[in-house]
Amino acid sequence: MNYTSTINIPQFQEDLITWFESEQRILPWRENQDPYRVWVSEIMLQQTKVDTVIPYFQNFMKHFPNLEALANADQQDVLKAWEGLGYYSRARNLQSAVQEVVELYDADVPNDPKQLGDLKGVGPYTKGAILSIAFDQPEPAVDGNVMRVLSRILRIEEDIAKQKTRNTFESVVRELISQDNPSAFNQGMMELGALICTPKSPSCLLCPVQAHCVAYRDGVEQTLPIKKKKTKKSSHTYFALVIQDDAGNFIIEQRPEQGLLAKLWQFPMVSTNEVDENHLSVFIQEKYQTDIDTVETLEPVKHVFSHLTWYLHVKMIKVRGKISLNKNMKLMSKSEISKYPLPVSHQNIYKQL
DNA sequence: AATTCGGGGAT
DNA sequence: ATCCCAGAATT
Repeated sequence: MNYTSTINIPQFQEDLITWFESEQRILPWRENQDPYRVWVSEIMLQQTKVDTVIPYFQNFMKHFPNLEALANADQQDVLKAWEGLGYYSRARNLQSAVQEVVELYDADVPNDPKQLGDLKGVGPYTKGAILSIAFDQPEPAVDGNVMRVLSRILRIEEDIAKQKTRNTFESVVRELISQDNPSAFNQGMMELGALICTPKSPSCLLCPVQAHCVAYRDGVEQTLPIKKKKTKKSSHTYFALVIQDDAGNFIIEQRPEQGLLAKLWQFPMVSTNEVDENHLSVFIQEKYQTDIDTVETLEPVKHVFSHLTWYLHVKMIKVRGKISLNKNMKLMSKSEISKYPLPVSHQNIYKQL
């Protein structure tokens, strides 16, 4: 199937790029072509809206203005700068990859597709985005916007939820992309998806490439892209334990190195599958080898992740005397806690103190 | 190929 | 409530 056989490619490129040059948003990572800034922005923008990223990007650049600064930073400080942005493996992989660039490539972000794609956290999209935006190479950068826009323009009715479908769009982009200005072409496709060719009720009357759009011609733009629905998410219920000793300090524990919210810190949690409300006091006495003074119920916290939901029953427990702590736990004051990266759900617990 | 990884804003 | 966002890594 040759999707691009009927489109006037030079005219399409000109219409798209002209629109992008005049209508693009002013964004901090568009100030220059610094590959490091482009890289950081692309990682932050994965599955994350522009408006959410802007303040994080500004703060991140203030703390880690270049490759060396990020390479030499404390990982906990990097996670703290990422706090609230989600998908925290992005931050750990980015720092790890930056350290690799400093060591292997003398602190120059490689412009070779193979070397770039081998870096941690740099997948097919991010590789193409860096190559085109920072290095002006005509490589495809296929994200959700591009698949939506092109599925409409070319009326491509494949399931964009399938990983393989991205290959279809990559080969289409290789045929369409401007050799003269691949950066504006790729960014223009994404900008168009964000501003005009939106998921619901696209602004076709304002679209600079409406004349090229098969879906608009056929009146089926609302039915595209095709995307299979995902499965329902599971729910998990925990007690979140705000344990305060007689000196006023709280127990905070670090989550494991892998998995959900890896290496972030939280108030101790115990699944309601392991202990019920009636035995909670005994459980705490045994686990922390301490005497309980008072138990108070705080406001429950519900937190929705992309693939599961947490229901947290928050208990404020005041204890007396010495506390037995595991290796991954610390006793710290309220102000000390704010220096550690916490998941948003536990920030909401913290706010209640 | 399917699942795991966060969080927020739009609808 | 549901969708989806400048996706990648893991299983």
